[in-house]
Amino acid sequence: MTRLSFRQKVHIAREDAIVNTVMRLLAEKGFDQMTVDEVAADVGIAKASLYKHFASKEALAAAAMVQAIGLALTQVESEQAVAGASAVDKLKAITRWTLQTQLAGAMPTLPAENSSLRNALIANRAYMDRLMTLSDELGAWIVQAQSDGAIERQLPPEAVLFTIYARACDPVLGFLKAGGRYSDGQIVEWVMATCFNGLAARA
Amino acid sequence: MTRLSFRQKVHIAREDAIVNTVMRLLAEKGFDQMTVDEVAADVGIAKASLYKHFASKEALAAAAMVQAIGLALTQVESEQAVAGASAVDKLKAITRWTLQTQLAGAMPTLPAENSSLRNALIANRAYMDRLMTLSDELGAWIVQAQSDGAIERQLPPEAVLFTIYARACDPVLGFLKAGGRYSDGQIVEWVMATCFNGLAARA
DNA sequence: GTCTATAAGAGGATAGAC
DNA sequence: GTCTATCCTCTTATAGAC
Repeated sequence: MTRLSFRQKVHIAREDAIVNTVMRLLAEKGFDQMTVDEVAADVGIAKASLYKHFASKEALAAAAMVQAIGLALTQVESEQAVAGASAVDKLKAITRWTLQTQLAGAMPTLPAENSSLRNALIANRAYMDRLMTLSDELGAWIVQAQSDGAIERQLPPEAVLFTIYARACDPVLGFLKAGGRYSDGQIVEWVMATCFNGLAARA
Repeated sequence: MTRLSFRQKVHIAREDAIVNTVMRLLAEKGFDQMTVDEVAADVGIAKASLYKHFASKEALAAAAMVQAIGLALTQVESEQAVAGASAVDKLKAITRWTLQTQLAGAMPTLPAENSSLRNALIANRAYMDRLMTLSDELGAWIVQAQSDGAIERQLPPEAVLFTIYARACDPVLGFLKAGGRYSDGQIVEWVMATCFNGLAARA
């Protein structure tokens, strides 16, 4: 760990502020509807200054997505540390965290097939590396949980992985919240139940 | 049924062609990334002519969404007609149809909270009317299936409804298809299984 | 690195002839 | 109703002074 000058610290702090703003705006409006002007205004600097930190709108969003995956990885680490938790317990915990984060408006939307972000992200080494790290960690839990008989063995592990990833952009949360009749906690538990137990009644 | 002049028939046929193109492009790229120029080029008429038929890009998309719900309603009717099908059978059938349609690239993406389409659609009487009709029909099936003990009774019917609606934009289909290793039919069955049976193994 | 000002271009919508 | 040509706004990105 090299020592940083005061100037460098300020620089990093500013970039963190930018990335956090972008993460929130991405969650709120999505990539297409988020404008660079808006980001600059929110951070409180001129747009041209933003472009000194990040080369393009895509780079801005990629940095936010890298940060988002970083948060997920931190969450994974903290669940690894829980003693006595089974693999499926950990999968449920990370899924619940994902739902809570999305409901709190802090989860930048995953890039769908058609997203303009998608190509930029696929070309981004840092993003892809972290995404693969995350997938490997979750993949190990999934295989373990299937071997435990806790997760359906018929499903290919990647189908399970994608299903959990998809919770990050599940519109059901927003639909239920829009009704205004249920607490966030209640909504999360219902979506957790449909995800792991399914819509059909268990015998 | 009033008789239509040849001219009127041509007019309607053209609007149908436009709506079908928009439905496909909406499914492919989403509202923001679909351009009016593109729609016009695809239909084979000038952009200005397009605006003689529809007042705005939003109106264009709304017409496509109305059409999409119309297709779903047609599907619902045809399932109503199946003798001996239980309520949950019908729910599964409409869900499977939704997944197949999305996988075939013919399902315009549902408007998320943040979509620019959302406000236009909420203000669109035809769309809201049809959406409510569809919701009523599916809602009746859901209540029946819960009373049959086939769908989990703990879940509020609207949570079940939204979960089924959300299959229209489930990214898991695209993720699995992108891998290229599975047939469409296989993918649909896995998503059906996770939707109705959940990720957890059934005892 | 920050700012103001502006270039460059995409895309929604319209004018006006036919 | 269809076309060509154009308008105009919004947005990304950069020039150039400090």
